[in-house]
Order: sequence, then C-alpha cells, then structure tokens
Amino acid sequence: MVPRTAELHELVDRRLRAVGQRYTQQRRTLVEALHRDGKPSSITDLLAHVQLPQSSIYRNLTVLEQAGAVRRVVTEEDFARYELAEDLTEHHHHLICSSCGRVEDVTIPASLEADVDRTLEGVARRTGFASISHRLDVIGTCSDCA
Amino acid sequence: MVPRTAELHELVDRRLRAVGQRYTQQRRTLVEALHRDGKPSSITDLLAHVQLPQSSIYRNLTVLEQAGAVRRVVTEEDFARYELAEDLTEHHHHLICSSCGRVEDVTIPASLEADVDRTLEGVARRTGFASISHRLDVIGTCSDCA
DNA sequence: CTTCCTGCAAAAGTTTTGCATTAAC
DNA sequence: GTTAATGCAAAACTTTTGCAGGAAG
Repeated sequence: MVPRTAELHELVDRRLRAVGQRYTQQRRTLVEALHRDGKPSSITDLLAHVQLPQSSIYRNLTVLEQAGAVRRVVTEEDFARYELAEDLTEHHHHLICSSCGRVEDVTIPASLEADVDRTLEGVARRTGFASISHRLDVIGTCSDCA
Repeated sequence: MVPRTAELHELVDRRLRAVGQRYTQQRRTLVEALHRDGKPSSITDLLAHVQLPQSSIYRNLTVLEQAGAVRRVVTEEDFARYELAEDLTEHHHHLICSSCGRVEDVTIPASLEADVDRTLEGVARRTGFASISHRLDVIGTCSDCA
C-alpha cells in the first residue's frame, strides 16, 4: 500500500501535471522532507530541515495541496502542519498532545474505520453535506508531558 | 442533559470560582453569545454580536477555557472558534465545510460513540498517551457550496 | 483598600502578496 | 523564447502583552 520512494515522486509528478504544475526541485525537496518526517511537519520544522525561503515553502505546500499530494493538518496549535496525502502513505489518525503539541500517527482497526465511514456518510447525507473525508484524532497528554 | 439557561450561569460561575476567577459581566455576555449561537463562533463573529474590545474577548475566552466552561475548536480555517464546553451542552461532532468554513453541530449514534471511545482508549494506552478526548469531524462541502 | 479585570495601543507570530529575477519546458 | 517558479521584503491577519485606569469583593 505504501509506494516505494521511486514511485512516490512518479505519483506526485503526475498529480502536479494534472493541474498544470511543474514538479520542480524545491517541490521534490519538500516531498522528500515530508516523507522522511513521517508525521505532520510545521513550517518551522521544514525551515530547519530544508534550506528554502519561507515564502517558497508556503507557496509550494499550497500548490502541492491543491494537486492532492499533500494535506494540511490542523492541530491544537495555532499554526498549520503538513503531511503527504493519505493515499501516498496510508489512512491513519493522529495522537495530539495538548501540552507540547507533539503529533504521532496511529491506525485503528479496519472494522471501526468502516463503521465510522458508514455512519458519517449517513449523517452527511441527512444534512445536505457532501462528505469528502473524516477526521478522527485523539487529544491527550503524551508520555513526556504526563 | 442540556441545562436551562438559569443553571448554565450557575455552572459556569462554579467552574470559574473553582479556579479563582470571577464571573464578570463580560464573561456572562460571552457565555450567552456562545449559547445563542449554538455552534462554534470565531472572534470576528463575537465582535459583531457583542460590544466588547477584541483583547477582552481573547482574554476572557482563555479564562473560560481554563475553567472548563468553553472549548477552543480548530477547523480548516486559519483562526480559532469557540463553543460552550460539551458537558454544558451535549457531546457532539462537527460538519466542517472546506469551501466556506461553515461549521454545523451533529450527533452520532451512542453505539458508535462507545465503539470509538473504547478503541481510542486502547490505542492511547498502547502508545503511552493519556487520552482526554477525541475529535471526530466530517470535512465536506455544504449544500450552499455544492 | 486590595486584588483582579478592562481597554487601548503596541508587539509578536503566522501566512500572504508584489515584483524583479531565475529556472523550467 | 515563453511561461511559470523563486527570493526578498513588505503587508495582512490572528493572537498576545504592557500598562494605566476601573470594577469587584
């Protein structure tokens, strides 16, 4: 389910082209950084890990998001985080520490996923919402902050 | 399960006192505005609905949050929203429109709630997290934006 | 009267934008 | 060569803070 690094770039490239965008060196660098991190990164994180101007990071993440290669993640913090799109990694959820802001990836049993999907689909339909996705996170205190 | 307005103030008052804070007129005004709105309000919303300085709104919401009377809600937008604490209303989830930012409250069947709770409790324990709460939202497109 | 809350204005932090230059195709 | 991406600096927007004055207990 998780693509090898080689075909990861292939996939991102295709999605960018599909929306009339180029897969430039900077964008490649960002995708690799997000892939290495394996959990949602803040702009500050990225600034420290890659050598790129801040405005380029913002602009390229926005482009990558519109191409469906990257997802913007909201946490309890007052800045955004970014991660590779779920279908370039695998469907997962987040453990968010409300004390230090740390974010970890977790998966839950497929049976529960299916229940959640089915229920929310119904909820959305009844309220005139077109459901695109759900967000199921655990907010708590991580072992370091306990 | 939903307290009448009279005892709502009673409850908020008690929680504020418990953390050494006063239930001032401004805070009462904010609680009433949030209660009227019935869904998460942004600071801009509150500025329009109540006649209070911006800094007082921020400061009082922070106090009310620390007292456990109000909850800070993060959406896909790049500003926060606030709502009354869940045990002053009732446990619910959000339909978030990724196009216009609109947020609606919804409830899901108690049986699914219980499944989710049980599963996340286990997930949290295995990863050293102390689970305080979960967040289950539907991200989609509302009927106006469809 | 003493402590905490309020209001204004300024500061801090995150994200966006204008425009000249450079890289991609 | 033409079009789109980049880099820098400035602007926009959300949120926080310092401090003098006012309300609450």
